[in-house]
Amino acid sequence: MHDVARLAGVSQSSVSLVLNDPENCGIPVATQERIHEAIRQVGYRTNRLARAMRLHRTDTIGFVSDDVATTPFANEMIKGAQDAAWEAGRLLLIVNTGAVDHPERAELESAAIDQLLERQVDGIVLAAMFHRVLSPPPALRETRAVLLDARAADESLPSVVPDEHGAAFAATDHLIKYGHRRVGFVTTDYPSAAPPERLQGYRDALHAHSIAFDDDLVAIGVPTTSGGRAAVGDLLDLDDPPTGIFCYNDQTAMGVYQAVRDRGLRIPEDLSVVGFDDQQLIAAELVPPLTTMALPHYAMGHWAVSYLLNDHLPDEPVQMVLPCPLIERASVTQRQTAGSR
Amino acid sequence: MHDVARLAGVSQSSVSLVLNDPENCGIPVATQERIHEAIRQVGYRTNRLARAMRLHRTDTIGFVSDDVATTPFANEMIKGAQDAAWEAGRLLLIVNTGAVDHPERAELESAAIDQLLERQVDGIVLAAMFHRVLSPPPALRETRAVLLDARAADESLPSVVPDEHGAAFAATDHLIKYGHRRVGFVTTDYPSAAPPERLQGYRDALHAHSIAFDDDLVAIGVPTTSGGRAAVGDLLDLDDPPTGIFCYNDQTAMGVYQAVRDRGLRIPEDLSVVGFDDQQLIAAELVPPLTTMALPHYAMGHWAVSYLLNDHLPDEPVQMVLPCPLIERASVTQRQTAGSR
DNA sequence: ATAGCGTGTGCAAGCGGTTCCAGGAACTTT
DNA sequence: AAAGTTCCTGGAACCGCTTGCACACGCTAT
Repeated sequence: MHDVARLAGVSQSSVSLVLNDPENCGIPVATQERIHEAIRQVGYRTNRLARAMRLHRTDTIGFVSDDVATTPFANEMIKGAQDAAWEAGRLLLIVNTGAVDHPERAELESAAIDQLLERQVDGIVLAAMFHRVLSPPPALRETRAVLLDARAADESLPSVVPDEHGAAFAATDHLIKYGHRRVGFVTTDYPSAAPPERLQGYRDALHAHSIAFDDDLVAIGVPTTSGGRAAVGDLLDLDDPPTGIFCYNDQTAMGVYQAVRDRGLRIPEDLSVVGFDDQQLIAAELVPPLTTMALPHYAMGHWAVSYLLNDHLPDEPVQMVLPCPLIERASVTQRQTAGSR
Repeated sequence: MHDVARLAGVSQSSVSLVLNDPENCGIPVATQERIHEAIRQVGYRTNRLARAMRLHRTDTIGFVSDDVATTPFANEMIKGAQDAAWEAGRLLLIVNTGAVDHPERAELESAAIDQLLERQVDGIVLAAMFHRVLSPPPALRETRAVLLDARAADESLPSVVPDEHGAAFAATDHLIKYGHRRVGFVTTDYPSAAPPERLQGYRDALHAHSIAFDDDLVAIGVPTTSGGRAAVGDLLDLDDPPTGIFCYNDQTAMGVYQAVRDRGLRIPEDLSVVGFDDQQLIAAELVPPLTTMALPHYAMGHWAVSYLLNDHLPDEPVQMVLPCPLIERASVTQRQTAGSR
């Protein structure tokens, strides 16, 4: 900066002034141009470290996530967060703490937060790859923080999560509106906030249409393709099998597709299917393409960072719930009545 | 730090010494303990900004990628890079510049690099989501840089890419070793470094087994499920159709599965299939599970950062090529001879 | 007793910016 | 012509840390 100043024949502080507030710094335009020319010649680039030190602001947001690798959702969340950051001139410092069930995850998470704090980030996003309820690490209190796809048990931190209940309600409702009265739910008991909330949404939709809840129509399995394939068998073998099935996720739905094919049945003619997650590689590419509920990962990531960047945070940490859009494709059709067969 | 010093009854510089080199700083153990106790009481945490400023080293690596969102590969690359960084006490500053075909991608990329440079990163990884040959943005020369899943046309920058040729050779060779003499290749003409290299690998494997290259056995399409499904039709309709097919990627292979099913054929009995990418959600879950070539995304990400962290960079920028392991599953079997039918 | 030595500690200069404040130059006003 | 403004510019403190250097201390050797 001194070099630039010397070359432009001004003081170093003038250069700084021009760079930060060209309008009101009261430096004549001619001088400003000289300064900019000098900057170009020297190839000067401001050192944000020094700037941050003076300003107590790094324009950098920390992003801690539990496991980036095993899920395609991470992309969307990171992208949403990164876009929001970029729009506001911020950058994302990302740390990955490893799988949820990693033995040292808690320590890793603390260490990651420490690292971010030492680097003076302006805020931290703590992201879970699967909707969870957790007790936030204490160090988070030392800065602004927001939970992404997770909630604090005591709601002491702002958070953003998908509307699991509403999505399950919408999916079930969608099937019912297509004439299905026997609607199955292939779900899981994995430790996440999602399964119970979705089950409730499913039940509430049934109730809204005055359909009695039937325990036999709920199958529990591992939330994978093979898990779904296995679990749906019980439903398909029922004397009075469902004509529509709502699946915990798209992989499960893919398993349902396989099971249906094995039995020589067709989708959607014999069975309508709704998935969950809208995983592009699966949902859009199955035959027939899968109708599914999209998780708002991008929107959640974006919201989380935008919230952190708010000048004035509300007193109460807001607990944001984002809707999951229904993506209609071709796996749901009108129930075939006995007469139409 | 002053507070800590005061509380421990020493000078601020002693605190710094203890923190940085407890062994050789020549401060008695008793004093060191007093200092650590004071640190704990004050809740002191070192400010890396100030440290970085003094040391001209931020312990932060920049990671610029073209499009994190649309590909599941990004995860693995980022995870590999982040793991390598974390092991060495570094953090990753990630910027996403948007899809390869984004109109303003070049500017975005430059802006991203500028941002990272202003933040004084110790090095930059420029990552492509699809293997590309590119001309690196000039600003990259201002720091250490390495190309990930991309090469500089003039090899002026170090790079790490997958061994496309070797992988295609191995895949084709694998099919031939299972008795297949008519081996098809469903590929694409998308602008990437991969298709031509893979085609060459395919041809070389044929040649190694003295099988003449047959243009009719190469089908070109969009590298998606529907694209593969469409493209493979030409091959299947041949008078002398292939008994084994090597696919450009797993999605293409999924399309092949669909086409085969449409024709009432079976995999692997009627057609052996090898994919590419080892996308977990697809390859492992198809019926039968898909034999495929795995792209070493994690390893590439890890290598890129490790290389940047080398104390002494070699004079010639190294052009690293990493092997793609063959993942054997159940989509390849011995060719059914006429006699065995 | 004085010089010489090793040891432990503190002073202070910078790293590269931002910004408050004072002061000089040019221009009005009386 | 002198005083008062306004406008622009530069000096300097500070952000929190690292580290070379010097100093003070207690000790041994002459």
